[in-house]
Amino acid sequence: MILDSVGKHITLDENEKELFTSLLQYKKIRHRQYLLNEGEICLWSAFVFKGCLKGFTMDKNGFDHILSFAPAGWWIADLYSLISGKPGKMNIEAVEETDVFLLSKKDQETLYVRVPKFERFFRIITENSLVASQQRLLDNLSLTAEERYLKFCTIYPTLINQLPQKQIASYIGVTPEFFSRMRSNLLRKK
Amino acid sequence: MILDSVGKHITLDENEKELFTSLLQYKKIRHRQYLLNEGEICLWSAFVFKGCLKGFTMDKNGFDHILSFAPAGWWIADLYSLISGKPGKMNIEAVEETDVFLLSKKDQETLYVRVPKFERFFRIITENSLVASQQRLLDNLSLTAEERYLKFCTIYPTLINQLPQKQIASYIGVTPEFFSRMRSNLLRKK
DNA sequence: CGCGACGTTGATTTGCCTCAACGATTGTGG
DNA sequence: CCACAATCGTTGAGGCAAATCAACGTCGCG
Repeated sequence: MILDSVGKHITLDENEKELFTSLLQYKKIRHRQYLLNEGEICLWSAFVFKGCLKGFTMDKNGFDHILSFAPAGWWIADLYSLISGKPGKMNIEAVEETDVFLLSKKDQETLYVRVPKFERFFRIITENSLVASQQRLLDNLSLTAEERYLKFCTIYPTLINQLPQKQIASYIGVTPEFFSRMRSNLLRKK
Repeated sequence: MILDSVGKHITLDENEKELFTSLLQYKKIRHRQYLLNEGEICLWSAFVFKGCLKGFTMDKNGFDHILSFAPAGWWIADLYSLISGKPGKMNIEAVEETDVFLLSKKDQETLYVRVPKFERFFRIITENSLVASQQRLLDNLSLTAEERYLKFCTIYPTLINQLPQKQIASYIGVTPEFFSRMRSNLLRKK
């Protein structure tokens, strides 16, 4: 549940819990439905309760690049757009039937004022995301596609079998064709 | 000055300013001197007052990968190590004579308790870093080396002439040899 | 001066991409 | 419930961006 997730980093009393949950808006997103489209202004942060979302952008040649997967228990948003208030380039789409809680930017600001502990909570969440993002950047600079794939398997063991290969390929940064070859090479080795 | 930088995101009264500055430790780092070595536990965040630092890691083949430059006005740390308390893989080195203020992890926690506004400040700083890190990841997935170089030039115009080419090559993710060729191609074009 | 780091250039190799063709699977409307 | 389209995964042939390895000139600096 979402309060458990928050509870890992800050301690809330009953009133604070109630305030927090009262600001959340429940939403069900069907498979392949978009929660956010490129060009829109991102006005909320989404907590994935069940299912899985992906955040991706399209480059000038029409290719997708998946920036992040958000399985159950994770937050996702187009942070650039959320912070700047400008239209973003990110799409957020459900890779399966997904339930989320939305926290609007306005309510998030309210929360910061009324329960400053939430500044701490989101600082910690953001720090962890930054560490992960830097590590992934480093992996892209120093590992081969094969090594990145193996790492992906250890980080998201549950996603491997429920996700089309195409999307894993996009995440690790290779074409679906190359990904297919790479995978059959790995299978042959073992 | 460092208080101007903080003042862009939060408003402090005189006592708070004094508390904050009293926790900072001034340090001068000479060219090529290390502020942090791979394998050490990172116990502080550093604010660059003058000069420039770089954060980099070495891969298993002995190649450097520059994760970030920190010119004047920027913060730098091995966030992974700082958060987890474990030894990190990052090196932080001065690319020229540099003056920094160090804020120890312990004092940073003190600051969070005594002046909760600093939670907000570091949340915002971290959010901005995350946006930048994600954008760079995206650039590495979707742009050619040449495009990344041109982008680097617009983002760090001042660094281009004061940094060895080797280091720019490392930042954008190519070998020094390829970088040299690429640059002479660009010059020929114009 | 002489050493070590840097930048350049050439020849060759390689990891990954592109384009194209083809089955297998999934989904959809009639 | 079937027919057909769309998407997905696989495989082959060929191409290109960038890496590798090596040689050489240059510069800053102890």
